[in-house]
Amino acid sequence: MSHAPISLLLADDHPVVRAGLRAVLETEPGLVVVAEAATAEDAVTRAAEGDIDVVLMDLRFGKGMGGAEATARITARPGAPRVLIVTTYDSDADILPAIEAGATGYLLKDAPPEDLAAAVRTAADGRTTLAPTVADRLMNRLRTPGTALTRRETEVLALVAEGLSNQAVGDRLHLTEGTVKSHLARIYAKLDVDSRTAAVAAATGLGIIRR
Amino acid sequence: MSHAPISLLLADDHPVVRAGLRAVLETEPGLVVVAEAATAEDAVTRAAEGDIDVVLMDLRFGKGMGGAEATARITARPGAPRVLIVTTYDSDADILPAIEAGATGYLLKDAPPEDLAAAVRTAADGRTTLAPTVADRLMNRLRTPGTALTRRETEVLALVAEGLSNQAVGDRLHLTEGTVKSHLARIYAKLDVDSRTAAVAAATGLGIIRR
DNA sequence: CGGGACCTCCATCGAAAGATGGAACCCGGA
DNA sequence: TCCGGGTTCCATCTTTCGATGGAGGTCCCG
Repeated sequence: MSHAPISLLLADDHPVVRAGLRAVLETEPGLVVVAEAATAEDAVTRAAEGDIDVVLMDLRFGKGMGGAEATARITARPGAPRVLIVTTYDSDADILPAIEAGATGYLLKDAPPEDLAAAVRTAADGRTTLAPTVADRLMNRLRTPGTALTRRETEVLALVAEGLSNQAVGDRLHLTEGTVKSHLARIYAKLDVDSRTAAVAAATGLGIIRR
Repeated sequence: MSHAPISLLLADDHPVVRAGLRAVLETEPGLVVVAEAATAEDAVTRAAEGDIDVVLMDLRFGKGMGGAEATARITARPGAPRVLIVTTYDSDADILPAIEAGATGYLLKDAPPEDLAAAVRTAADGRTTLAPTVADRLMNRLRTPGTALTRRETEVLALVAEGLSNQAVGDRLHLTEGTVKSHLARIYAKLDVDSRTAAVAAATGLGIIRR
């Protein structure tokens, strides 16, 4: 089954993490790191050049595009490589966009090296590996559909958490203030709270939005 | 000047990061990684056994003791090694306790390898290296002492962050709603914001309140 | 083809929250 | 002793929120 080695692209803005991934993965037979990218933009460019089987993608980069958007751009092309998310963040706000963008797997950086290598092989095969924490979150989301916030609601709440007024949120998302209020009313109902600050506190506790 | 190599202990709960630090530092002449620790407790124990010149310490570990406390325990002993913080977090709430605990330097994980090696040598020498972001924060804190919230103000803001209304905060602290408003008005002025959610966001970012 | 989510927008009304400009008290230090 | 910072309280006025109860639209799926 295993003939040609699996070619990897490491996309992470931390040199130390790239070196660590390289060190961990290159000791594995059949895995070869052929490129690194320090920005999401570079990752998209390099992935488009071909020759990559699996991209290990961080979600947050210091500047510019995020990992989720980069993932979407990479997977949009025909014959695109698989994208395996490797990050430290496990809130809904991070996980859902990444999965929607077409990520093949989602691992946390505290994963042991064996799991990492196994996940890379699974990803190269087109199958999914999820970190236990991530899997838990997704299961909870399926079990309690009433509580789950929709994509738009999460987006609104994230901006509210940054201290924006309804009007300001509307401007940012190109909505009327009334629409923002509608979303918030539904959010309050789902989270069983009755004010924006309470909603932010509840959502933070549930990991729906990131700290 | 440089005779014996500098012995290093890597304390980080991420295997990938430990591997990355090792890879980056061992290519440097005169630096030798002699031990690793995956928990803060282990780091304290290993540091006490001697033979370590510099500990590279992460601040947050999945479980148990944090990096700041571990730093305090390590530096408390006579003839203790230097502790260089290497982490991804740069909020006041992370920085200040670490420095108070006796850390010799504070770097962020996105630092280039050269800076890292240079900081290790500086630390071994007993001198301080601070990441630019960290230095900025400390300078700002010294320049604007008016920004500091009083004990009462912090208390009020913490309850607001939990989602309580002004009236509810007043009840909790045995104050009238008017008094709570007074405190909040002063808090807004100090943080340069104009709403409760913005104040919570700002204070969270500055590490004034926890979560 | 229908539901059924989801997203968008509307209007009105009462309730909080925020702005403003005070005032009084206590306490510790110059 | 007086001063300043912190804490508590007050009243008024404006703005923003939140509650309520719709309504029309898209899109996907059975």
